[in-house]
Amino acid sequence: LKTPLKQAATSQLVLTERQPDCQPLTTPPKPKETPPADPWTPTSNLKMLISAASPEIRSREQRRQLSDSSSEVLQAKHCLQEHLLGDEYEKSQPSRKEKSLGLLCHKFLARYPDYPSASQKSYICLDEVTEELHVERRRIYDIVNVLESLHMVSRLARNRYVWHGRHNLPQTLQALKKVGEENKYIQQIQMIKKREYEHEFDPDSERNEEMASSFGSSEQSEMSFVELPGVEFRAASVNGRKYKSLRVMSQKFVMLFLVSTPQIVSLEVAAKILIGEDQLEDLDKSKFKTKIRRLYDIANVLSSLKLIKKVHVTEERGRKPAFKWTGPEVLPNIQDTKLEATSTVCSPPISESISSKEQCSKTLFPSKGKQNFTRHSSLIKLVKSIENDRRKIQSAPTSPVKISASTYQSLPVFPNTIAQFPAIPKHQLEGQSKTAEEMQMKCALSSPEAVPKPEPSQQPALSQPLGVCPASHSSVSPVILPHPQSGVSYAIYLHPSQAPTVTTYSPGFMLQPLTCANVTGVKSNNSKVLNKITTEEGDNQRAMDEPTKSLASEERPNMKSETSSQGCLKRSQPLQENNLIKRRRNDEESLDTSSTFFPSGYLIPLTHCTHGNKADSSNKEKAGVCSLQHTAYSSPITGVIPMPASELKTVNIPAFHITPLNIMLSPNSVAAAPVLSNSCLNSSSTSSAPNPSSSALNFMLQHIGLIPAGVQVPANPVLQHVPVSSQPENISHSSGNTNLQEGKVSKNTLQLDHGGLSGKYSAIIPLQQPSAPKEPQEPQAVTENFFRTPGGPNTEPSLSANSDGTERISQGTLYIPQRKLEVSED
DNA sequence: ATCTCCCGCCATATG
DNA sequence: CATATGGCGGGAGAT
Repeated sequence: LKTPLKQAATSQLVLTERQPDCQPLTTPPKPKETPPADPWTPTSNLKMLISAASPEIRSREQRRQLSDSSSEVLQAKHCLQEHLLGDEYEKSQPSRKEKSLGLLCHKFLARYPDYPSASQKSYICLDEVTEELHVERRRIYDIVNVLESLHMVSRLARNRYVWHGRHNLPQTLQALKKVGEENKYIQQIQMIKKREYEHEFDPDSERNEEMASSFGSSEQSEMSFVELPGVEFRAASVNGRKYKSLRVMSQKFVMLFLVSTPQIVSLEVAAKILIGEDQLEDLDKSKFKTKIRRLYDIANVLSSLKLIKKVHVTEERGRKPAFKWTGPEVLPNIQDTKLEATSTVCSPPISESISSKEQCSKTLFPSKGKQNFTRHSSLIKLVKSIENDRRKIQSAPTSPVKISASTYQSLPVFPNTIAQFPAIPKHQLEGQSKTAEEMQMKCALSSPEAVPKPEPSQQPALSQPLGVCPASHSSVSPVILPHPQSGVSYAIYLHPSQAPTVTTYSPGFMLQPLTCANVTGVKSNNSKVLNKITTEEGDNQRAMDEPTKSLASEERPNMKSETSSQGCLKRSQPLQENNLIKRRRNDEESLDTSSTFFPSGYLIPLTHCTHGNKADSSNKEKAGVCSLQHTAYSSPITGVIPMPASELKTVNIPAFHITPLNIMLSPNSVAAAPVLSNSCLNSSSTSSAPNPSSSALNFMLQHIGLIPAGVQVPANPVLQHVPVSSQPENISHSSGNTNLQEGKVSKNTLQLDHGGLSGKYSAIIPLQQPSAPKEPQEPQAVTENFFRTPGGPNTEPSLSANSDGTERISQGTLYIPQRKLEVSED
């Protein structure tokens, strides 16, 4: 009972407290006083803590504190001891660390239960807190503000807040994620990275200018606050204006995590996005700095909440501070209609005449009317850039812009009022505080699961929250593939077991390296994959991240000479693609089973697939317009769809031959490809409610379509002919045989065997390691091999092709890029 | 030197 | 008007 507490108390509380006490009094802390007596001195706080929390909670809290802040605490402790023992000569200064916001936040949080029961409704009196914690008021505001942004507390009145604990977290995060998606943060991130890359690569090309201008700051610069039904901002006034950054900034910051694929966000990127990001580089030097400072503040409290943790991303340009999301995964918004009704996006009132409530939600995401739409600056800019790109490259019959626009309109609308709040679905409510204490338990165990989501054919045994795609263990994980030419990104949802394969093969990889290179999509793409493969949380672990340069020029004969020229690259692609596609088609038709590639993901034009435009997409699919519209690819199950792993595994997707050297397809060839007209298609599109089988089907279909798209066919990705004969329903759940997982990886060959639809396809992917482990990695940095399986040692792929040696394969071979970018923990 | 980020001035909002 | 809030950025400790 006391042991743990003591620990915590002694280590941090003691230190921190003592100092403040003395300082104000001008009495320099006396070494003698502090050291010995201290163990209990902090008792006051301790008592507070104890009284504040129920025994159960208390112990949990203690435990938790011990475990996660242990390092921190210990460190501090050590410092302290050091100080006390070592430099007696000097008043043991609390050392900056001991005053850190993070520590303070821990103390603050310790005072309240994570999941307060209805009965223990606790209020927070700032005066008390400041006094007890011995901090300046200002600091408390920092903490409270971000807690507020997560709806863990809400303000009642001056000096008064209510503590909600983490009950609202699931909803909040979900809402944030959604908003983040709508904000197109993914694209923005891509943009930034891309720009970044181009910058260093080609500092003064005009291209940069364009890029810069094309990138939209969008409404993000506008203030907006995402609210939850039960937690509206009290004091309309507060809601009213000024709540400028912190709160909002915090939300946006979180959004970035929820939205980005490897859930890692570097401060730099975050800052840029959070700033309007319109101004040119140098102008905001100062602004940028400030932003970073703020982000650190926010990050500190988020860290205390254990929602994120600090990591370092090592890129070619050095080590950058970043944070990784470690909080609960957010459920996919499969049923977000309901959720939508529960969250509100608020923007600062523009004109007094309009009620703030009305303003809420209207501003940020206009739902109706093109005029509104037009106002969406980010979109506009995005569109602009896309068009530009397009024009430059190749004109396409259909402008994705338009499509995205229209689609956009169909996006879920936010309610203008909170009136709908009562409409909160029961299951969602469950996780809420009001409902009760039983839930408390549940929540305590794992927030994500606290909010049960009716899953079609969910398997009871699933231990992981579905739909949540924790980098390390989800069944489906998104990967972003930038569409270099259009500026549109696509997401591929991969199954862990297949991830490596896909990544390797991913067209993005093949092409991107030269254009956006590792900086952009490729980066995240790979990282994602790595993410899963890698262990994490270890001491030497490392999250993974960006692949190094995907394919070095040396590795790719064809491109060799053009490595540095984008233009050339682009131009040359089509040709290669053309050839490829032809071959491919032939192969497909002949159903060559030997050396086929098993694509393992499906593409989703993120631009408009933010989420379920069910009707929209399905209709289009039905109409068979797929060939002309990106939208067609967004299936009902678009987004992160929780799908039992088995489903994915078993889906037998028509294989494509992989010809490493020419994975590129030309728009033309693609277009020429037979449009998918399978019966399957219809069936799948018809059902708006994704059921396992349809999901699988969709998955497959998208996958197919994905290839061309990912390949950067600028124009219209088309569904290709699908050599699938069986019905979706036939998908067998048989196996879960992902070779990777089962360690079936044979030597240098990766075999993918799928019993799906036809059960006759299998893919054998020869693995190869990058020719030379270039770039001496930082000692600390861990370079991981792509195919490194969780359990076993790295596979040492060899170039020698494989078994059935398809010429193609042997000729090219897939390269497994070494990661250049890693994430390391501190 | 760079990364972190504490401190507290001071403009605003609130009551 | 007195306070409560909370931008903001200097500048110093940590690495």
